Amino acid sequence: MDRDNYHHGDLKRALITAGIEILTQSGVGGFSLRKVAIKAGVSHTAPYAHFKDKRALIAAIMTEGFCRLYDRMSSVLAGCGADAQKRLLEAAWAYVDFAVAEKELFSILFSGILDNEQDFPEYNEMTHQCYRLLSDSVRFCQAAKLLPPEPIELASTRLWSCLHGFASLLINGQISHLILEKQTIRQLVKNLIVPVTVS
Amino acid sequence: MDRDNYHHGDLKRALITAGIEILTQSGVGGFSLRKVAIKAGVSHTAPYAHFKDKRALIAAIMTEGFCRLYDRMSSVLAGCGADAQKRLLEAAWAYVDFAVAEKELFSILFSGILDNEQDFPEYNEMTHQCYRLLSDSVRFCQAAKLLPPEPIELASTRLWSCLHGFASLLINGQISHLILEKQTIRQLVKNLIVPVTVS
DNA sequence: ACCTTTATCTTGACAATGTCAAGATGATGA
DNA sequence: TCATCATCTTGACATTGTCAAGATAAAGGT
Repeated sequence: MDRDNYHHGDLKRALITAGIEILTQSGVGGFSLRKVAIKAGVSHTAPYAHFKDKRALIAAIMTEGFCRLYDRMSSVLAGCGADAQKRLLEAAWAYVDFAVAEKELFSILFSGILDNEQDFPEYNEMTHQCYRLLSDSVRFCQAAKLLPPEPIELASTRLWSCLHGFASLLINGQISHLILEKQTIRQLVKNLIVPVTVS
Repeated sequence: MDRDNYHHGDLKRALITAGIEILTQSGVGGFSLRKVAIKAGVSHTAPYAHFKDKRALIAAIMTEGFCRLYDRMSSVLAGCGADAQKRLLEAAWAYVDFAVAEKELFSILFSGILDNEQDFPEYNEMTHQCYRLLSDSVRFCQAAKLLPPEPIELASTRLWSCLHGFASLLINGQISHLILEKQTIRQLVKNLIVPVTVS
């Protein structure tokens, strides 16, 4: 206990960021509640004042992860103008780029560590916002007659599936036989999106 | 120790199947080396005679998982005749159907638990065989002029990404807003494949 | 100002787990 | 037959998630 104050100030947030740091450094395997607590400078049971259990902390970290993904995508979209095709491509690229840049964090988001995620409403809310960002881009393309007027959920699911699958395989090293420079990946994403969007 | 023989016979395989059983019953969270050992009827350190550590057992389980996926897909393909389009659709359907039917096992395969999977050559071999099954179907479609003669890796990666992403989102409950009956899913898969293959 | 309440944090404990070390068991082959 | 070696067991240890009990301090009413 080398802290000046007995109380921390904003331990909840400190635990989330400490957790993310540990994840990005040591990967999923090196993650433990106690290490997170130590990194945040508190005792090993301090987190229980803010999180019901380890699952709750992981849920918070995942929520933060989806939040960052959302921010990245929406900020890219904000600088995109009204070109529907471009908006779709840039959103897709932002998704994959985020997965590569924040590999460990992204891995967590879809690792299945957190089963029964419906227990955490904020988490659900955040994932739905991310989905809505993609589906809005699709809707926009449909409105611009760039996509046929099929049910929006169909086209959106198709897009998200492609994107997510590509990102997953990429960070899992399962398509490492392809050259993995940034420009190459961007080209792949374009190649991935086009047939989905102009079918 | 209620076993008749001191030696087990084929403990290695017994551990793999016991591990898979535990996974399908209790999920990833309920999985532990000791439980697997107990389920196989041996002491908690017996597995170390056959696997270097927990990671090695998980690698073996994942290899077995990919093996079953391969078997499922190739047996479906065997009863498909020479219709290239049908072969592609059925292979894709087999992939997704496997993911849903063996949810927990499939989850493991892409959960990222096993980092540095390149340490396990048999595992790598098996994943490549699965990939080859898909890419062969694509190649067959190209030969039948159902697909344009683009580089095979491009088209294959696109297909695999869609498939894998769809399956991942499905078992993660991230597209649960869509009705998830078998027929619905099959329709979704078809919808998913068509634009990828006839672009 | 004082006391009570409540949120926050610590110390200490326990069971479960992964892993190592040392020894027991029995199959294999010289 | 006996030595060797793979296989399996018992026992131990550090790490981990979690609970219980208590310490600390901030907030608020009197």
